[in-house]
Amino acid sequence: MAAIPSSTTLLPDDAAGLATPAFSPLYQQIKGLILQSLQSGEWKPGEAIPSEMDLAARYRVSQGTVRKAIDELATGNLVVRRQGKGTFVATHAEQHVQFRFLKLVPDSGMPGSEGPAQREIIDCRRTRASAEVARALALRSGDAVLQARRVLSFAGVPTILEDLWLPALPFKGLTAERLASYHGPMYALFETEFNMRMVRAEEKIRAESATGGRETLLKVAPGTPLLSVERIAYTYRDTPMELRRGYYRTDTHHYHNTLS
Amino acid sequence: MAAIPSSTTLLPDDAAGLATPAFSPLYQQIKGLILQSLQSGEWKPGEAIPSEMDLAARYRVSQGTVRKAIDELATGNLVVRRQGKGTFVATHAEQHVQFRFLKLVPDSGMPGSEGPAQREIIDCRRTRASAEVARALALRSGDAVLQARRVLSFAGVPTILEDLWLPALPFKGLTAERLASYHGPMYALFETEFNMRMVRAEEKIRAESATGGRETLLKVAPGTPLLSVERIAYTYRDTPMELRRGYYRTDTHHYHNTLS
DNA sequence: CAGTGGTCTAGACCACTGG
DNA sequence: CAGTGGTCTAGACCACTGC
Repeated sequence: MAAIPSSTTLLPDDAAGLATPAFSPLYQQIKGLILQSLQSGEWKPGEAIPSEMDLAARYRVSQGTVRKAIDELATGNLVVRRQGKGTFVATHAEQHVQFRFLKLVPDSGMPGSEGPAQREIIDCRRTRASAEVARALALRSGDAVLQARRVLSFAGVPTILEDLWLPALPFKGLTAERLASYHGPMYALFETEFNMRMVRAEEKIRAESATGGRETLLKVAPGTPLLSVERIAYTYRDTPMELRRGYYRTDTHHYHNTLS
Repeated sequence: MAAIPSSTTLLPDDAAGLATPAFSPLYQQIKGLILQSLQSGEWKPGEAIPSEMDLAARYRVSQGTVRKAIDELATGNLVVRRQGKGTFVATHAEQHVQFRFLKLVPDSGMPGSEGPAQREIIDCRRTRASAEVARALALRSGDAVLQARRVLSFAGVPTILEDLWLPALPFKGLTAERLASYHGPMYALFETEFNMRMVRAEEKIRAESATGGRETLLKVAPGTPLLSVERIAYTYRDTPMELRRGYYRTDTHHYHNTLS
């Protein structure tokens, strides 16, 4: 790494050969290398990665440079620092980050204060991607996908109905039984069983009336307003890996968001 | 500043005299001092703050320490760095941050691609805080507040209906005329006229049916599902300064959110 | 006590902006 | 060209964890 002057980049020039400086600081390159190791599974979720000193030696840079690379990974929640202990690969399986991607919280009380969510798998089958699903998951129409539907209940009250689509290839072997028998966050199962980590997601939120059988599953009157939440979740390198359509009851819960 | 050993803190001990270390690193103290200057209006929105070198000299610390303090302020969007030019106090008045706190975007096209929003003030009057408003704004019930109602339209279509409450004291002199005659983001007016900068906000989102006259103002059928967005906006030091209740049509727009 | 992340410094040099 | 933010280094020391 010391052999690479900081004013150059590892990336090839533009195809057109244009003068695109594309200056990439050393710490960004280090970040990329660490990202590669995360992606390849060299360090697994929950495990510690090498110390800053070790990484500095490995890449032949100063501790400060490694530190800045890790800073960015920590900001993106890819990695968690713990003073005196080390830096750990982030995971969805830990207690205090159980609902990292679930922004629906009870109107009174803290997130999770109602006790654990009850998860009920309604359906899970292999099918083919519609044009819409294909676009969301960067597949081709007709490619094999897994489709599932489930209901989440809090304190016995059905609150969330979700349909989700996954590309079949990376999730080969996922069945309704496997899903139903796993008690815990779905993303934690993805990590342990398929080495697939959801790292970032985009959501589009609308208000819709409960129709088409959703009113029955959520046990609300037909026409009740529901929050419609469409999510595309990404793994490393911004690869889309899941499309999810959720319908949230908001009579006792609300979607919470912080702006800054 | 050099006189303050890094292992101590400027804050007084706990009232109980308990051994709460409350170790505060130097750069946090510097951050606090810069924050004070921002709050006092020593540097105004849009202006440049002193260079890192100048601030380092002023506080008698190294450039790196000032840098880390500014890093955090920049992360919180309180300040914007521009390489080669300087560091500037963030503002809601700039083109590319016009809608910093508005997460409603058109289903197709970029945010703002529909041209400027039309703002229509329906009402603005002085009143007294209900228990609920008082709680949100950290006032006492009955304290004087300003209440306003407006409709935002995009491409001529009424899309957002908002009721908002402001503490009367900091916004002394705000009238319906002043609001109506100002074309631009409301938060920009707050900055220039009242030296009040909204820095952070929390939103609670629900799905509700259009009733109570809201269907008329938004020109939708009664019972149409709307997104209900309750926002509390904070200025420096986490002081609540605005309560806002918005009702968003989501037939051609959606609330966009990024999770990470 | 050793090992980890966290802070702070001083100095060198780079990239970008504008006169 | 000078001034700004941005990167990188080497070294010292502090705070926290666990053996």
